[in-house]
Amino acid sequence: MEAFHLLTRGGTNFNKKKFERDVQLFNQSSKATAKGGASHQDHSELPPELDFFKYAQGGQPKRKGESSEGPKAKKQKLKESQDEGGSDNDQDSPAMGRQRVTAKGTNVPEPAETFRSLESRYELSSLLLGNLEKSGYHQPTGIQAHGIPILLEGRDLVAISPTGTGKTLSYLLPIISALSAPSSSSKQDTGCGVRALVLAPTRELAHQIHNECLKLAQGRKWKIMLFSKATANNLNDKNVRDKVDIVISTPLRLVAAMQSGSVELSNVRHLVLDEADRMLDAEFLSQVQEVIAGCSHPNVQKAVFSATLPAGAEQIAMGMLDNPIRLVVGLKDTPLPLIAQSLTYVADDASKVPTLLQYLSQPYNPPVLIFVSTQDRATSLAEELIINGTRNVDYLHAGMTKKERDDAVSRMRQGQSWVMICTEVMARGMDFKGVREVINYDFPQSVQSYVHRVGRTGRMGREGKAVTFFTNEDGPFLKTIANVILQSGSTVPEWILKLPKPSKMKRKEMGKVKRPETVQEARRVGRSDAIKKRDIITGSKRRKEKEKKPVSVFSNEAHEDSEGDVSS
DNA sequence: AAAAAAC
Repeated sequence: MEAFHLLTRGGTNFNKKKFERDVQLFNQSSKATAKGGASHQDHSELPPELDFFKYAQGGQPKRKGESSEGPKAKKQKLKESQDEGGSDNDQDSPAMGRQRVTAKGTNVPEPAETFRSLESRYELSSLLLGNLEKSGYHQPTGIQAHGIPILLEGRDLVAISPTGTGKTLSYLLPIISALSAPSSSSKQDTGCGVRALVLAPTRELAHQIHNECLKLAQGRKWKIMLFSKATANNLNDKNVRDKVDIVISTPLRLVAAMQSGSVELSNVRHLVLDEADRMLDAEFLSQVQEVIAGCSHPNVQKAVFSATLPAGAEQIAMGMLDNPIRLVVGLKDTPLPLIAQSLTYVADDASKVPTLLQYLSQPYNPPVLIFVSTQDRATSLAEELIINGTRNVDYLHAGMTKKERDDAVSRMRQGQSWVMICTEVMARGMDFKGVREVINYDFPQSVQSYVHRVGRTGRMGREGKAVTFFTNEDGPFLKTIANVILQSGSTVPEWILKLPKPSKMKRKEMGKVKRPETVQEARRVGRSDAIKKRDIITGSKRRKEKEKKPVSVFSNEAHEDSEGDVSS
């Protein structure tokens, strides 16, 4: 209840002591099935997924009992790892290697079987190889094996690889290698401004990339800068400005810096757009174009990375690149098969809370990431859960202060949050190794959103689980998402696949149906009987739904071609 | 199709 008061005041400073106590409980774990509801299946120790440090050291995640450390030592280590980005890595999973890789373009370099093979081929420094080793990278993933040689040869690249397959390293390693290459022409220009630039759509992601970059560049004296309000001032100092080698930033931040004249991009040789489709959509495009225009050096290597790349975005990307190679790992716009996905029918918005509470009252693997559609709904759902006795509830959206956001992320990284409610901010790129369950409390608004959200789990070859709630109002995109789920190897109720593809008119119409601003409002508005009548579609129940549910909303539309069209 | 995010 204490936490609730804090929440209603708009603060996110959860009672740390309470959390610590809970974390201890958690460590003992056999007692962790407290009345609040959270429990997990490993009854011997901290769930391996939460033991971030073990991954950093390259241990096998699946095997328990392997850890030689007691909970105390672990806790200490977790503390030390606070604020360290999602930089722990574990690449030993055999599941990583099996994805099909296709490359299109001229003179495509041979993939690298091992990191070490790059040493002779591209004069990769032993220092960098050592840093790789230290960071727990042992065997390149598909995107790394194919992408790194391409970038090391200075080629432009469009890289499409599923969530959690190691895209970040794929572009950071070549940048770091190029910056340290003795023969590099950019060497003599050292001190004349930024040489490499990485753009990402959210601060949290930029922060995470920065951490990763710092780890790989250990032992170098480069200045690697994460742009933010705080660092903007430093840039006024010419000495600082000219010494920056690598910049990681969100677009608007960088554009602001450019306009104030506090950053010089004319020496940039490497430009990367992470989450490229997001960076190239309407809201970011002009900013990104401005940045690209600012990189005035005649020889800028450009690369774009994402798990999803709709045709429109790809076309824009291709227009920016010079004789690029296009790499696709696995299936485009599709979640990893390792993620077990399901759909849950919840009638209307008012029925979501009870459904979620029931879900959380059963054993699950914390932390679970819950996506909602608006900031208000994030805070009000957090309140609802806390009122109802759910423990270690946390939330994160972009309406919070930077500090609040940073704190929430670090609580997440430390395993203090069991239930993290968030908006779309967290959907892309964030690498929380411990997340094994994602719940789409509010239906995702695009295939891309769906793919990225559920991609917060199942990272680096580990298994994951994703549940998506849908209401009568979510009809228009239900079938599309169902097809995505099907394509990635999970099953969906048959009746959903038989739904007609809604026409544009219908979609427009449906779009006008307004979702209550907050979950409280939803409950007030909702029929009281709807709350009791919660139907969860699982297994055999699905069949029943098949006859009943679709009629009301989904079926009275002219049947168009109902072919499964997965890409938007 | 629309909210979120970017400052």
